[in-house]
Amino acid sequence: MPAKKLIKEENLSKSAQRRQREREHRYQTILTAAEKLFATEGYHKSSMEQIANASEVSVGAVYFYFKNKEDLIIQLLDEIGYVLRSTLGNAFKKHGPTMEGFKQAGYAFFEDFCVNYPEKCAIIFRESVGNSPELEGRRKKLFEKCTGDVRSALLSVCENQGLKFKGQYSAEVIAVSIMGIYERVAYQYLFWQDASNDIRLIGRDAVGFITGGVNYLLNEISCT
Amino acid sequence: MPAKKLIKEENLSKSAQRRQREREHRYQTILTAAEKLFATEGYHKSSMEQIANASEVSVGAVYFYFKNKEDLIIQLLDEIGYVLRSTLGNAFKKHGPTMEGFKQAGYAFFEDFCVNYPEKCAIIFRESVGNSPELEGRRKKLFEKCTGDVRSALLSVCENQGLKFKGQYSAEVIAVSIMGIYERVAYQYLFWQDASNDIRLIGRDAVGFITGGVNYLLNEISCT
Amino acid sequence: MPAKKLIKEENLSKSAQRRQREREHRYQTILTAAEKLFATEGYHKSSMEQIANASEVSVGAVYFYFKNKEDLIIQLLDEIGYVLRSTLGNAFKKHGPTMEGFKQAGYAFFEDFCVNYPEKCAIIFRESVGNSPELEGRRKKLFEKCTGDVRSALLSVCENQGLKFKGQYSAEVIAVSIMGIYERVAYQYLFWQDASNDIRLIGRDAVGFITGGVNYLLNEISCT
Amino acid sequence: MPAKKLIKEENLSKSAQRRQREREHRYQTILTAAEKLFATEGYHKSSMEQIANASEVSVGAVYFYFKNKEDLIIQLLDEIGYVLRSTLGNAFKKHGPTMEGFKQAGYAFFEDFCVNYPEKCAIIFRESVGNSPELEGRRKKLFEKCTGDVRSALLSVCENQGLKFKGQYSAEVIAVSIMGIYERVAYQYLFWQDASNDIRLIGRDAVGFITGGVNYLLNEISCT
DNA sequence: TATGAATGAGAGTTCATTCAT
DNA sequence: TATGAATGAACTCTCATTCAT
Repeated sequence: MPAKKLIKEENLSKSAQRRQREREHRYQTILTAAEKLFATEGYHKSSMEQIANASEVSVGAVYFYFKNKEDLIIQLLDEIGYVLRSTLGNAFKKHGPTMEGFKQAGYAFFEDFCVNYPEKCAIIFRESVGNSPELEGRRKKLFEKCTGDVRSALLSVCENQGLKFKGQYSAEVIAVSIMGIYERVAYQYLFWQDASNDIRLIGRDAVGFITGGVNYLLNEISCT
Repeated sequence: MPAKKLIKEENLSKSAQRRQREREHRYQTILTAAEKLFATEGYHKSSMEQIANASEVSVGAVYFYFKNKEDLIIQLLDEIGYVLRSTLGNAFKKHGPTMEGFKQAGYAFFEDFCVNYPEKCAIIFRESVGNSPELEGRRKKLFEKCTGDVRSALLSVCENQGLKFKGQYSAEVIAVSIMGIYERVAYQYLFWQDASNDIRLIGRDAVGFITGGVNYLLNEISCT
Repeated sequence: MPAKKLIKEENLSKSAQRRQREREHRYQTILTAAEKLFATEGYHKSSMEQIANASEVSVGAVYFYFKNKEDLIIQLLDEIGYVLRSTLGNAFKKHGPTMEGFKQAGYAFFEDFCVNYPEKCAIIFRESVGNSPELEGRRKKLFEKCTGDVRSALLSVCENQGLKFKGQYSAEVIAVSIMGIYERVAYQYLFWQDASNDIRLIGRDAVGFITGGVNYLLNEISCT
Repeated sequence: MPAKKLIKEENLSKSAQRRQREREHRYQTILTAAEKLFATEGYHKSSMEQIANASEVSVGAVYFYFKNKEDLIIQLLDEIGYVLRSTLGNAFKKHGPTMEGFKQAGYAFFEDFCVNYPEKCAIIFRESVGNSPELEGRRKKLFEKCTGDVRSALLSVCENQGLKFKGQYSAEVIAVSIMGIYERVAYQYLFWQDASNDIRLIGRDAVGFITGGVNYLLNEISCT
């Protein structure tokens, strides 16, 4: 959201409404241009001037909409987090709290998120790593939300099946591990090899691995 | 290794031998100082002057031993890669190509590498991410070597047990997945939470998860 | 006064009269907000946007009433000059062209102007110093008027008492010196020490010093 | 003094001695160039690039010797303070703690300091006014030292003559007043009128005024 | 070999001013 | 009249790299 807070449309005059729409639009334009640049050129290699040029606005306009360069990537991260969690969450919900739903969420990550938003992948898994403390804090929060989602899903599946995790920390560690698999497999086959075509099979294997691991850690070893 | 190649000690005069030793020593001093700085302050926030100060040499001396700043982190990465692969490889070899060896390698990662070299973890998993193309290429190579190690280990264990992976890409994808688990679990519990004390249990859980996943992907489902 | 010149009220329609009043009011609102901001934050640290916000108008509106930022402080200086000269002039006139009137003007400076308008003091003695040539020119004119006032007062007191200054440049130099005393004593005890409470005694001492100096430079040394 | 502290010459090698001398020299070159630029163009109008060009060094070099732009004017202020206090102090000491010494110090201000260092006057009385809090703090300290000097001189003269000030705060207020006279008379006749030629007479008048005021405030009114 | 002063391109950021609405 | 988004020049500051000594 732009620096200036948005106001409910109904409380505004026609012209103010138009301005507000334009503002939101331009905000998105800049954000999208930045996403592309960060993903292709790298966060540090992209200057604010380049971002301005790519968005076809002046440098000053970028600063009108975003506090500073860091703010740009933070907003990007927030948006990406939203898309990622929605994608996985929706896939999971479609099948209820079942192992199948869990798998489908995994497939959605590879076949939907990675394929449709490779640039968002680049931001979240590469460009936002190891920068400022503020940004790192945001990344941490985002990953913790995702881990939390995975953990909840896991536990609801278990409960649904009347199963329990072995050990104490398990559920969380497993969730973190699963995020790790998603992250690195995406990194490897999206950025390092160009295996976009094989991503379906790769995803199946990775998800199979995850499923196996999960089952192993449940009291009963019933691999569906 | 310094720009000037090293020569076998026996072919050198006494004083030349001493100089050579001093050179190697200074090289290491700088590298260690850089490692610490990069890990604590961040790669981008650490200036060459800071590195020089921390190593108690001049800026010029740093440039005598290393081509440029990028070279520093590349050398660091090489060294870290060596330590990491040795640690895991040795743990694995001790037990022959067995599932037990595989587990021990996993434990070694968490209980040896992560615990003894948190700074190396920071470099390899955080500070070297998403910088220059050259560095990214090195990172790719290093991860591919590790993945290759894991894959080989996996296959040798299989062969030894007369088992086979399901599917086609499996072995490699599984290896990448395992590296992903190592990476993210380390990142989460080393940098984001300070769970150094619980790292043993955490590692056990993660390795358990890995083992389970591996077994699942083998024809026979025998979880040891 | 606003860019658009004011027209005599009687020649205007009712609604035009209202608009004109509003205009004058808004003009003053902005000027007052700017005075406060300049005095507390500093001229250079206060942005036009801040001034607009503080006056509860838009940036554009500020530019409607004032040519530019410099114009703001110039108008302020004019207004301050008017208040300052009135304050001193009135105090002096009350007592006729006598040494007593002269003293009273001095007391008025410390006990009236400084105490009631510390922000005006900040503008005239601090914030308007050493900026643009145009502003410096205005400052010069203002100080020359004040100096002129003091000089006239001095001379009228002399004439009234049948006295004459020693030397040639005297009257003007003395006037400048007196202004210097006013300025620096105000600066010291208003901005650097917070001696608002003691300002009366401080003013008495300063005026005593002035009176003594003046008497010394008159042919007869009669300290009243 | 440069950022890097200076070391006693005797503890350095020949070449290090030379480097140190060069460093001090360049430091002064930059400072002098900045003084001139600030005095003629104004502090805010002088960019670091201009200063670098005027000193015939690179921008980076300026930052090697000075922390930032503010540091430049602060160092300048310190130096100016030293020169000013020496000039006045020496003149006073030559004549012992007498009224004559006091006068001579005044003459020295106008005929020595103002005439020989008009640029230092511009910095101390114009360009350093109303900038950052840090700078303002330095200015305050400098003026307090000067005021303290004047006050001490005043008191020693009194003591010497067996006289006493009337009132309570007097000595300090008088000292501040005297500084105000110096400041504004210099400002008026140096920057606003070009009365360099008449400065001698002007100074005499101003000092006469001061002397008169001082005498008035002493118990006995004996104007020497 | 070693030093550290010097370079200068390049970055992020600010803000007085303009102008379409 | 009034708005406030947009402009873009200008500024301060950083820092990897070089090179005379």
